[in-house]
Amino acid sequence: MANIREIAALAGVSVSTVSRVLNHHPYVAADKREAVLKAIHELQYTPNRNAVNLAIGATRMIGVILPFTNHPYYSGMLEGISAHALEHHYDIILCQTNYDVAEEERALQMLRDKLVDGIIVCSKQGDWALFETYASYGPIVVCEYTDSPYLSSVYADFYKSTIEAMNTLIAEGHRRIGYCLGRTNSYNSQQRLAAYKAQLQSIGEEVREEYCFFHCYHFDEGAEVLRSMLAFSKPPTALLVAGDQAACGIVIEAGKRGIQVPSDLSVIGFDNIPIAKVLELSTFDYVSYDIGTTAFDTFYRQWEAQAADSGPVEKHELPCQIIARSTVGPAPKKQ
Amino acid sequence: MANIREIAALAGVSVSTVSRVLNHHPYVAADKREAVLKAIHELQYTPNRNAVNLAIGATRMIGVILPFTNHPYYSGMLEGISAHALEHHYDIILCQTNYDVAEEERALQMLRDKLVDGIIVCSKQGDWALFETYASYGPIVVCEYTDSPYLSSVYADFYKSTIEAMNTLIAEGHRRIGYCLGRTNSYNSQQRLAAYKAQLQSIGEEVREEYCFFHCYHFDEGAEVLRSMLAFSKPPTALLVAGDQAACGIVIEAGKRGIQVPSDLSVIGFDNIPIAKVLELSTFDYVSYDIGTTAFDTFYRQWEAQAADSGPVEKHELPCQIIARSTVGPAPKKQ
DNA sequence: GGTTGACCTGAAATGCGTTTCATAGTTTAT
DNA sequence: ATAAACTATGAAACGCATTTCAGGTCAACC
Repeated sequence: MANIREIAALAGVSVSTVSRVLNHHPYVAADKREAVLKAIHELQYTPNRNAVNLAIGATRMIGVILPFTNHPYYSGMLEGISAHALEHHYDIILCQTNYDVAEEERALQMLRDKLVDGIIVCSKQGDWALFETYASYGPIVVCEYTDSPYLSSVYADFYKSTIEAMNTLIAEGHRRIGYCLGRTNSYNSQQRLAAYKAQLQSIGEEVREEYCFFHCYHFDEGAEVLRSMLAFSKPPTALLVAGDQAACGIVIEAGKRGIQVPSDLSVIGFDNIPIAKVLELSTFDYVSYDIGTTAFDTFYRQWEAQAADSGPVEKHELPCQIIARSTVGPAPKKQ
Repeated sequence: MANIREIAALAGVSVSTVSRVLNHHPYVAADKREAVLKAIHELQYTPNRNAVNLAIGATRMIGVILPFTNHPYYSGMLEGISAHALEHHYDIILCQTNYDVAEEERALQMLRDKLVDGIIVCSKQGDWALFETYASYGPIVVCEYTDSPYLSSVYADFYKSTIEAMNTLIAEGHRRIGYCLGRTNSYNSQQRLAAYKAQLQSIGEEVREEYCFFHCYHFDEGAEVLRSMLAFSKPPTALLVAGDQAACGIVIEAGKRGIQVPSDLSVIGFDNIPIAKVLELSTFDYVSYDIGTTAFDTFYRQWEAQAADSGPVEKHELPCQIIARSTVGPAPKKQ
């Protein structure tokens, strides 16, 4: 592989001139430019990206931290990030963590070690303090709410949307409402749970432990929830489900077990994944794609603005609309 | 940010000694090692990865070329690659192409430009020649069959599995069999189509254009296929579907339209995605995850073996087993 | 006693492109 | 006519870590 010095020698100019041609600087005479281009073509030269990165102190790469990709919530976000990264000629380094904090830290170190210009955190397990520690090395954008003054944040208001979902069900006369969530300890889950409890309280219903299901991510986990409900003497008449995959699992399993949706059981999902439409699932249009694009744009502004120091942190709340389809109906009369 | 020279100065040693400590070389006196470690700790030093990459001529990064991530086939593959990459301390650069050949080439250039040590191609649009051009710069592993002597290949025999699927349907008495595919021009699709036609011929059935549906990737595209079949005077009694997402869309839509599966219509999918289990879809266990892990391992062996030159290309055929569930049944009696 | 080999260390070269600075020839403005 | 402002170019420094090479010490073995 040829390097810039060989090009300079072949073209009969200095390396500075070659570099100028490469970077479209003005002040290069037409004939020398021609000579350089000819030499580049002859030797099939392309700059070594590592040398460029080292010299300019930037890589046009961004690290994306997420637990896994085989879930529409994250792959949607990734699509969004990817789309806007492409536009700005950025590449993505994927840091799949499986919610392992050590992996999260390893990803953050890439920022410190100059391997990436910034970090987007789709979901995390570690404390905010961990992420704040690395914020001085470059922009970090988190796809979750945080009031940290060091971290940018792009999020939807899950408290608000959960209230809305609950009110929708309550308006249909439901009182025995269950909730299916993913993790117990995330900020998002806690917000949702708080809203759930608040609205139950507002109609004078107590919170029943057995109506709250956790670790519901996938289709079969949703199906499992429905099966376990069969044993209840007083099963919920409505379920709020934090992810469409689990919600679809519930709806499909209900169909198999002869439970009519929505006349026996109402279901509201979250995410609006493609299959939700096919199954006519009522859900929330949490466009994870938009979260992704906004997160990238936020990073990019911060990066560009960091002329002297670091650009200002941004906070963006994205809307999250309910999509009424066919899985919500009035509560059954006799209970 | 401190650099290695500052560490050397603070510890009172040469940069070589610091480098030795950093890289766990033997032959460093205990007291000097201590001094270096102390200096590193004091100045919070970590090596600049770009400088390391430039010096050693490798990056421990691998480029993954795929059209999009929000499809279980690809996100599964990505999970597999990711898992084994993690084990070997490799990071992944995601090159999402949307089947744009220009983007594919941009990704390949990262190999030439020393940004990645190798490339895994999950699916591509460009000619093999394009990829072969870049093979001299490092290992390229393709998740698709190719006899190119320059490219490693990890694949399942789709011809064989399509034959098996056809025979399963034929054994149940089906004669009007339709096929839903993704792209028309990929090698995989062509193999499948060839097997489909061969088996139709073997039972003396002609190939009907209107029984072949293309661009079936997603749930709603599957639903659309079913809806369009409603207009047929003689609809197929069985469908082979190249992806589970489309197959699930078909099954769900059939349920809505009062078409019984499998008594009115048999369906065989492909991929064995999670929802296939919930819907009891008969399918093929094309474990894209395993393709991913095998692809990474293949890359890694080639990379390790390239001591002098480039390691030998490998070809791996992975098994692909049929999973009988509940969407295949005997052909309807009266037609 | 002398040779061999293991252990330890640093100067300098290397990987490669960017950028600053100094120099010099040309215009343009005054 | 002369200062000011461009245009053009190369040498050298810089970003930073790795690696080779040469030199030196010390113990062990013949």
